[in-house]
Amino acid sequence: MARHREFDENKVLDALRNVFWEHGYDGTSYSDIMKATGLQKGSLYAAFGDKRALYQKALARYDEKEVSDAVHMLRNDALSPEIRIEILMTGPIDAAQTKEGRWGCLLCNAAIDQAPIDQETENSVKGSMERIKAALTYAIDDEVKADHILAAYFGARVMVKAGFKKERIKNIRSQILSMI
Amino acid sequence: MARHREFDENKVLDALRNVFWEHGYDGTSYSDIMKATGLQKGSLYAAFGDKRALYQKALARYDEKEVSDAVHMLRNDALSPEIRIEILMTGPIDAAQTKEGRWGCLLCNAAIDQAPIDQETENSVKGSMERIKAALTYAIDDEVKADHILAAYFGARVMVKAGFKKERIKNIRSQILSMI
DNA sequence: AAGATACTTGACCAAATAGTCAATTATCTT
DNA sequence: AAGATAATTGACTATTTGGTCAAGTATCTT
Repeated sequence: MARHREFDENKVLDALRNVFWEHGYDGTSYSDIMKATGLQKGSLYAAFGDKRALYQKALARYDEKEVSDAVHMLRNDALSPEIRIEILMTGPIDAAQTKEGRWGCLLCNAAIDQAPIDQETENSVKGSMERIKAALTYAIDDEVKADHILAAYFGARVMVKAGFKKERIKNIRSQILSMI
Repeated sequence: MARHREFDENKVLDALRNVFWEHGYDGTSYSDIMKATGLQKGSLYAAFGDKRALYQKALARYDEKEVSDAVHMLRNDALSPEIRIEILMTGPIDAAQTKEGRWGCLLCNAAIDQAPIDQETENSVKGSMERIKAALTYAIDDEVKADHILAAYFGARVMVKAGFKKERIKNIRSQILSMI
């Protein structure tokens, strides 16, 4: 019937997720988005909607990929619960050593910069966080500890963003492991 | 020799801290700052400098007041270490119940939105965080646990920003208290 | 081959942005 | 009282912002 889309939707969604992940909502301008995706404004609007809608797509993409990966790992009964928690808490340690690691956790970033002023963002962020919490509860069978590990994990990601070195982040993991 | 300043510097610094605390760096425009402080642009520039300098003043103000309050409490030997940690971890629980609580922790907010792209912000944030860490270490005499409590505290503040209710934040406190 | 249809492009817009500056106003020193 | 000095004001600017739209282009169906 008509012309095809020229872009690979998956690649564009990854680019969207990355650009908002790195720079936040207010820190990302439309020209940043155009450069990251290689698309013109008109195409972005036609395909996805306005800037808020693009941000939502980025959050959804993060949930589908990064959050789902973590959730599957935490629900993998082939590994002991201790190992699963160790893998989770090693993420921020690795992040402290790479450039992309300084992007932090998109859930934390969105919680801080948009959740308090945008209901949709709050829903997305809380939804993703609750998925991780549920997987943690599945792994260790303790809701109180699950919330606590979630907090320590997010706190570690914040400390990485603040520029703390990996030795300090390791302290967080080791205390968590000696607790469970 | 010349005309006096008409504004109360302390009040202006409090207003500055509050407006950046609530809206972040990119989320705060000059007109927001003018409204919050009651000053015109020219006066703000003459007295404090450009927007980045204003942000630094806000971070310094937060360190002088909020961070110092927490540090003094943690170093107060009239209270048992357990009570001091309990008081610290009750902060986020109270925050989950008020409008201002949704502002979160300015250290976390700045860590996420400016520290990765601005060296001065990173220095300020890390400096304040290290002051709390040192006070925690003083209180419980355990560096590993101190880093861990710091992370749990920041994580709790992030979860409050994400909109979690106080019952969930209480879980974080109770796990910390059963750990020390 | 020829419409019909949808994608793509880039020029365009109004509003908001951070920052500047000359003119005005108030207070101190002498 | 008068001049010197500094704070205050608000108009001004250049740039960037998110968002729109008409014109052009590619591909499908018939």
